[in-house]
Amino acid sequence: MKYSALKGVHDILPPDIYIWQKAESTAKEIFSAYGFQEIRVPIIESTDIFVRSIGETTDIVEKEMYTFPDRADRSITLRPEGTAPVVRSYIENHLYNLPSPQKFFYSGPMFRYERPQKGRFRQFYQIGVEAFGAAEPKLDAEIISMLKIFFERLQMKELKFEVNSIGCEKCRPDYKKALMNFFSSKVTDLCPDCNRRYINNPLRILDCKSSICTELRKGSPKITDYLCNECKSHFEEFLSLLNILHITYNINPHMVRGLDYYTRTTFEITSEYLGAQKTVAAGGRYDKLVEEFGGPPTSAIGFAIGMERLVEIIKNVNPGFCIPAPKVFIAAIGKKANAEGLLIAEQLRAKDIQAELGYDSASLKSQLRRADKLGSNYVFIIGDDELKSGMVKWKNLKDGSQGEIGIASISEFEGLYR
RNA sequence: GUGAGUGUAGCUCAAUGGUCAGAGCAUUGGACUGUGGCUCCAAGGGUUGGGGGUUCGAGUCCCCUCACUCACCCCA
Repeated sequence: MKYSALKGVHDILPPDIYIWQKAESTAKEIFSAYGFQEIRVPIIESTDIFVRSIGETTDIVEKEMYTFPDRADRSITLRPEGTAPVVRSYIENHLYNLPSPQKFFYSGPMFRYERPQKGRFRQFYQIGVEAFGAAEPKLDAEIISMLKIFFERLQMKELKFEVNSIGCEKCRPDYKKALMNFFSSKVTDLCPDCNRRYINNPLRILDCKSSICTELRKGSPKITDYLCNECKSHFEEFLSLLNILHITYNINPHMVRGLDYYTRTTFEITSEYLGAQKTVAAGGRYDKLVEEFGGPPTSAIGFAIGMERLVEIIKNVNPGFCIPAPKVFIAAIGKKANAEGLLIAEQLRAKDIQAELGYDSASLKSQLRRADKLGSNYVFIIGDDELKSGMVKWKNLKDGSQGEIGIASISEFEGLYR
């Protein structure tokens, strides 16, 4: 094989592509019903946009970005996530002058230079939403509900909703201090990774998978006990609204987000159908980011759905999901009949009926075989006899019934409209 | 970046170091001249990932390399 796709990138082919299209159209429908409007932002941005928002010491920025100099030696980065470009756009286009809240959704490829594994790729697709200018927990709950309805519409099952609050710049330092205090006597027993985390980001010790650390963190202080009054009432209101909306969730005080900009509400939706990378959607509030980017103080919240992971789940819970089949297959024998068949197909297609033709003067047998494999509902058969009589034979491939219909009235054939 | 596993036909997989590397599925054709699915028959399809070594003999053993997969890390 001379050429192959680069590591961690992939082609999306039929039949999978139909799942993608369905997921994308469903997202557009449902998010629109919630007042989210589509926004399209560039795939390349100035590198510092991501460094500022995601955080200088995060793995994404330190070792996973596709960063390169352009011809004028500016540092350019292929977007590793969608929030930063949308925030940049929100500020640059003065969208904060429009009535609040402003709600957007986006979809498209993201790029991270990682070792690929199940559910993780170097080019991967996300559908995400961002809402600016509403601090109320009502919006947080609404967004979770929207996600739930989106997943239900795609007939997805057995998803776990996990929520947490990671506080704000007022209360999180206190919690961090308490946490470091708790672990200070045990640092040397923690796994090597957690020794590093203790210095860089002690919150990360909370979701370490090592059995040693799982044991050692028993009885560790919970973030939810350290929230300031404002964060606490925000979280409680959020939870009570989830209850009112009949959303089943799990409070996971160990859930931490990997990007620096999150505040208060965070959430993750996971599925057992995925591998180790089991998060299919995640997000949270980022009430300080717009201001840090040079915009006016603006609360915001958003999430992103991992498309490859979403599609993987759908394939597991619902194999054979919405694969379209031609309504009618036209089998023609002979040159004149083939021309007539082409005309008939064009008439039907003009009425948005999917019509497929046989090619390469294949035998009637092989044309029928192909019609069957494509899953066609009906076959029209045209040969010399039919041309002479002006009547075309039709056959229902699902039940085997047959009949005749005049060539002129084919587009009124009732089987095509069932 | 680290670790483990796997590379044989389009796909899923066989083949004790020993004949010409096989099977199922898929594809194409035939049985059935103009009627699909089921059945039967046949055909096409391979640099055994690549390179080197050991051996009378390597798909099989050794080394190097590449690719893929899974996991760690991290994240959607």
